[in-house]
Amino acid sequence: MAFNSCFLSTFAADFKRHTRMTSREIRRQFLDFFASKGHKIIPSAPMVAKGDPTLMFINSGMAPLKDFFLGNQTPPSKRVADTQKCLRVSGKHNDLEDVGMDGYHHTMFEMLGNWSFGDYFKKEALAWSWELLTEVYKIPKDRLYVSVFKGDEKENLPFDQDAHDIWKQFIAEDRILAFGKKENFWEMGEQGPCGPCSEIHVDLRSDAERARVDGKTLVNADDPNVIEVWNNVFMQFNRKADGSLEELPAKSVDTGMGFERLVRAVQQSDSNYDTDLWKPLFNFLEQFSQKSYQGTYPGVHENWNKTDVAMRVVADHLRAVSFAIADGEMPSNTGAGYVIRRILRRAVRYYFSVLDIKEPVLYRMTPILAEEFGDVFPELKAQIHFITEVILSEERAFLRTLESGLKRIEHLDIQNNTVDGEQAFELFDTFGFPFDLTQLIARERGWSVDEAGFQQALARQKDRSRKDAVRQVGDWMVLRDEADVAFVGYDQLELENAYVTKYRTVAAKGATQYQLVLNRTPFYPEGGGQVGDTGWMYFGNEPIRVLDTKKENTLVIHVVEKLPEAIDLDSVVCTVDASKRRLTESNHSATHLLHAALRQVLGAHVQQKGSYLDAQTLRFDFQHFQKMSEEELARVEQLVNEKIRQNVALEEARNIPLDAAKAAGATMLFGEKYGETVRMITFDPTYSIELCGGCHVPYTGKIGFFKITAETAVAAGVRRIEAVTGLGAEQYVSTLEREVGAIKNALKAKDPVKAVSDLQESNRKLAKEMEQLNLLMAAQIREGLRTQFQELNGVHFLATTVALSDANALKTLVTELEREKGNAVLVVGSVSGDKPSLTIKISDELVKAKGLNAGTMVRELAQEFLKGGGGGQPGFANAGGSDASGLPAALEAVKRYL
RNA sequence: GGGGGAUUAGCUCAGCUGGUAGAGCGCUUGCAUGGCAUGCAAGAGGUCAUCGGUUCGAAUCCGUUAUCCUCCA
Repeated sequence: MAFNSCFLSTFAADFKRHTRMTSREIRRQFLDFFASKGHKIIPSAPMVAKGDPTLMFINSGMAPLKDFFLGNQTPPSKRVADTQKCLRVSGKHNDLEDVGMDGYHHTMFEMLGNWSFGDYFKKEALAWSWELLTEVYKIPKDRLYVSVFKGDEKENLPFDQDAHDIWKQFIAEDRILAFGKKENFWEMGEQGPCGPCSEIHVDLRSDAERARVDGKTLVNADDPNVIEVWNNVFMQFNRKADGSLEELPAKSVDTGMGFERLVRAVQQSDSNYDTDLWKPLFNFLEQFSQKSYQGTYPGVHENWNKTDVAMRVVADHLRAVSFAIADGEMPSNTGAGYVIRRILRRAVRYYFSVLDIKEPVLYRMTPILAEEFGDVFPELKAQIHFITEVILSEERAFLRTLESGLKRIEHLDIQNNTVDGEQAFELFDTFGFPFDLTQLIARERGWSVDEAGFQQALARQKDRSRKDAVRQVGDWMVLRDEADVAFVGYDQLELENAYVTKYRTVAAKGATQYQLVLNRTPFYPEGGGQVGDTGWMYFGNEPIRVLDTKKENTLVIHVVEKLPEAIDLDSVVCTVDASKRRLTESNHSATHLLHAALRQVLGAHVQQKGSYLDAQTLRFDFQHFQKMSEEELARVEQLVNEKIRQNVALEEARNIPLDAAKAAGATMLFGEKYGETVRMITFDPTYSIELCGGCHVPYTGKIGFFKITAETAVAAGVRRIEAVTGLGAEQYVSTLEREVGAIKNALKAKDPVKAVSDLQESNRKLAKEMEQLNLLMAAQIREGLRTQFQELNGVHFLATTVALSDANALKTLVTELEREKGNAVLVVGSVSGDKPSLTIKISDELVKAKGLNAGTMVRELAQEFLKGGGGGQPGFANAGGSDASGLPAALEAVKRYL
């Protein structure tokens, strides 16, 4: 971090100014430019990765297009361009802790990209990128450098002469730099398509600084002002399992350009954050916090300002969180949702402690974002109320956590003015109180915090979790190299001549799982909320149980109990567990009817937020802001059952263009990635049209009967309905009936509700009377005892047994007698069942004056005479035992203490 | 998926190494003031989440289940 700062401030002044393009225009220009070169512009995929177990969030422009490169799917066009929402917070690209500290890290960012799938190659790609940067965006050519792959001897890969020669036509040869595998050779993973790449770097330093140090030496050298803007990857090889490379028959291009950086370069700004993308957010924060944004950075400016870091953190994280929620990822405590929660909380931490804002504020900023991105990413604007609501409730929850953490710090046991690591870790781990806040508060009070101890404890916890998550995924054993898997389960539940294309074993926590992929399968893989099918496969005479069916990208994976012996048989018979599937279908179709009914009864804001369907039950989560009333639930149930009785036929359109489905008015979901063609499920075109890949009943009558069993809240603005259908509903109702019948029977009442409340009432009365009687009895006993006191060594002494078994009554008895007499020692024995108890009361003044202790007395007596034990305070104690015959002796023995 | 923690009055929470349940707010009633803010007094309200164990005795110790919070993966 040794770069000098003073040049930053002068940079904008001496960069030759052009007309300033807004970020909106810059994005537009990119898409228009590639459209004019024959590219199909596709919408951004949701930021949350679905169906890809290796990836939580989309972290690059090409990630959602992986299947096109792998050949698993056909692209909609050979030339494609888009802007893709990306999130980098976990795994290899973990930028979270850097965000805010510098001018170029973001959690969520846009990546512009253009692709060729076996169409154009290096010549066009490089020429176009040069044209766009220099002619459309008018970035001065003398600020640009390009890099090419210099070759690698170990891999036997040559210098990328082609790229070098192409660049020579546009740029001086001394600005073409060569780098090795690390910078200029790109691979998707251990295996698969890969190839050399060529990057374009831009030098954004001031003229003075540029004159002083040659920009060429700063390329790929971590200078914050000499940065890569565009990477062109040329996929020309396939990396095989043994590590060797083979030339691909069809060569592809994959490019990626960070949008925020590009805007900075075009708008000639000091950093990504000093652009019109962020201004509105900073303006709001300045106004709200009454602090100003100066644009300083630690390590760059000597007097950098914490406020600046905080505002960048808040603005950046707000974007990430809002888009994630818009794409359907709710903050939660596991998985991807937890990542979102952590980002949001990091923002709260910063505004809470640095901007000194102690109330929710992120939720106030969502409309600014919605306005800014309304045209490119409509999902934000369309769900603005929902997103705002979710963020607000998260903020509130975390502020509450902070508050209770602050309280907890007050009760810390501080030794040597140090908060030990274990304490700090407990605050963090158990109570969610951030470590940096613990440090901050400690500093204010002149304590130090044992950071090493904290880190140790954290490392231990990570270790534990990781150990648990160890999974040994075996390589796919490929029997037949076929990419396509045909799912035939919509039409048939049995299949006779399938064969295994590949298989593998997965070991986790001692258990081994076997996974098979077939060329064709009737087994439905878990997806769209519907559980995976189970059933049997027969390899000749050998039956193999199918435990579950899952999906990984486009692969249908069958989880089986063991590997068959004749695994390469080509006449495998598949049989889906039909009764389970049929019940699941009923639940799935009922869910569609329910969805439509909810929209009719509650309004069009009802958006599906998730569902779960198996053979027993259905669960449907949806956007709605208040608890549903009894009447609303009844109407929804009624509507669904009406549709069932109408016995509506299923209309299934398997491969219709997305646009046609839209035109038909199909219900679409945000955060869902739709292909070019979709499957459309209709039950009455005026009632329910949904895009859906799941399995359905042919006629709604098959569902039989629909019954809602619960309506609850699952998150801010999200409600859940649980329901049963058909057989399940029948069982549910008959169970209820049996229960009510049993209650009626027991009460011998026609109206069990009234009978129960009467019963409760009379029970309360009886309890009251009982208490009164007990008191009365105690009063009488007290009366009798009053005269039995003895004088013993100057104290009022009473030792006796009474016929009270209630411990509470005994307590009041001795307390009141003591208060009347004063200067007294009372010992009362009683028997409850066959168990003795002993209660001792000693006046306070005697406790002090004579050092008497009821607790020790009672314990010793109980041990000696009652085969028991006891204890209490010096003035009042009681004991119990198991030998009632010792009671008189115990009472007699008390005297020895006086 | 793995760890840690919580669950006590309508609400927010105390409750020490086991000895039999408490505060503040709220609620009800009465009194004071012309009314309100308020003050005073009395009172109601608890299977200490659940089931089981240890113990003479469990809100307290141990285990089960449920729900919630939190950290890690």
